[in-house]
Amino acid sequence: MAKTAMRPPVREAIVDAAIDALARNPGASLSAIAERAGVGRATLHRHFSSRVDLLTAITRQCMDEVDAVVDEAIGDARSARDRLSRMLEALIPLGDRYHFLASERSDDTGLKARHEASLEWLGCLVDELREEGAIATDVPRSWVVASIDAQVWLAWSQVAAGNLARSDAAGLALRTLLRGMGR
Amino acid sequence: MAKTAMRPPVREAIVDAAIDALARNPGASLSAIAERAGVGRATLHRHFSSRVDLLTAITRQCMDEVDAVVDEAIGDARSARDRLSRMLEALIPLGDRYHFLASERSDDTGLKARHEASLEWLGCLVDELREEGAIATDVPRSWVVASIDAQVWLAWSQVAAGNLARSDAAGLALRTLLRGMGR
DNA sequence: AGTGTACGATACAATTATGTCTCAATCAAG
DNA sequence: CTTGATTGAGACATAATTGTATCGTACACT
Repeated sequence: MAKTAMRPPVREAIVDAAIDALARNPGASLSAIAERAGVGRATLHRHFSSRVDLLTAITRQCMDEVDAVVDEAIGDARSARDRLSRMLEALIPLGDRYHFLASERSDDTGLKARHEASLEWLGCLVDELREEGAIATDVPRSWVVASIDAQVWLAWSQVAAGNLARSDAAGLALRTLLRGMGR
Repeated sequence: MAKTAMRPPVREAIVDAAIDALARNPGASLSAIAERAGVGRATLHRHFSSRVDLLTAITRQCMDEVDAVVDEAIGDARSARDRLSRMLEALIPLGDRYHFLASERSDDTGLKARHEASLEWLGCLVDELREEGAIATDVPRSWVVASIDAQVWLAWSQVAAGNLARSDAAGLALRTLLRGMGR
């Protein structure tokens, strides 16, 4: 098997545990994260030299996952409305990671720039939605962008809380957005 | 002047600084809070014996303010739709404090119960909105409640970021809610 | 069996946050 | 002016977090 594809499952466990723990408590200690991952604290330090190293690594990975999933989802969408729909469908299951990106403002300039670029991309999608007549022109662009962010997290948390079927989540979010801010 | 009404402005400054600092960073140190309040760390400890004491005091005060503002705002509203509208109008300026309540889950059982009661009250408002036909019946109650919460924070943060005029915020939030989840 | 890698456990030092205390300065009221 | 209360600055002890190093063990691969 290819060695490059052979990433230790420990690293993944730590990342998952960290996202989970930090979502509940942004100040979660490394001990708590390691324990949740079922791993010794020393092992955590073997994979991530410091706390900021862990944070930036997670942020980068979440960005990678989100970008990949969204790119793949909207590949063959014709309209902007279609892109929004597919994006929501693909993004909501990653709600916890998406939310992590929003709540974690890293000091790393590269990551900050990348996050800005993502928001700008979303803004462009909103512009296209307006041109299609799917979003009213008297609703501020930043309001729509922030609303989409909020809906992704909202839908995910409702699914996670058991208040909503996973299959209904994206449709509900899409409806709330398009009808709420449509013209 | 009445001594009971004569609360030291220092306490208020600390509370404001703490809400502000904790909104940016939930793990903000007491030193940082005291500095932001323009007060020595010892003085902070004179007013709030410990960190949890500060947190619970702030939580309680925010609840008091929110309850008072909402109660006063919806006093003479006839319809549930009217109550929602006035509630948003009154609540959005308190967005930072409202958000503090949502993000801070105190261990104090009394405060937890009070928060639960507030959410339940909001749920009842949603029920009435449905009876009036303002909200579709196929949208889960918890989704509507969470959306209202999200809209308050969203509107406040957009105003705070300068992306939205304060006078437009409540209307936009109301529109997004009623059209987004209306029938 | 031998080897090397990754791991858990533990100890350790450095840093930081927290809570308590003291002392001198300031300020308002009498 | 005197008095009392409040404050800021700082010392101090304690606890928690963090990063590093060490040691013995388990496991996979040869």
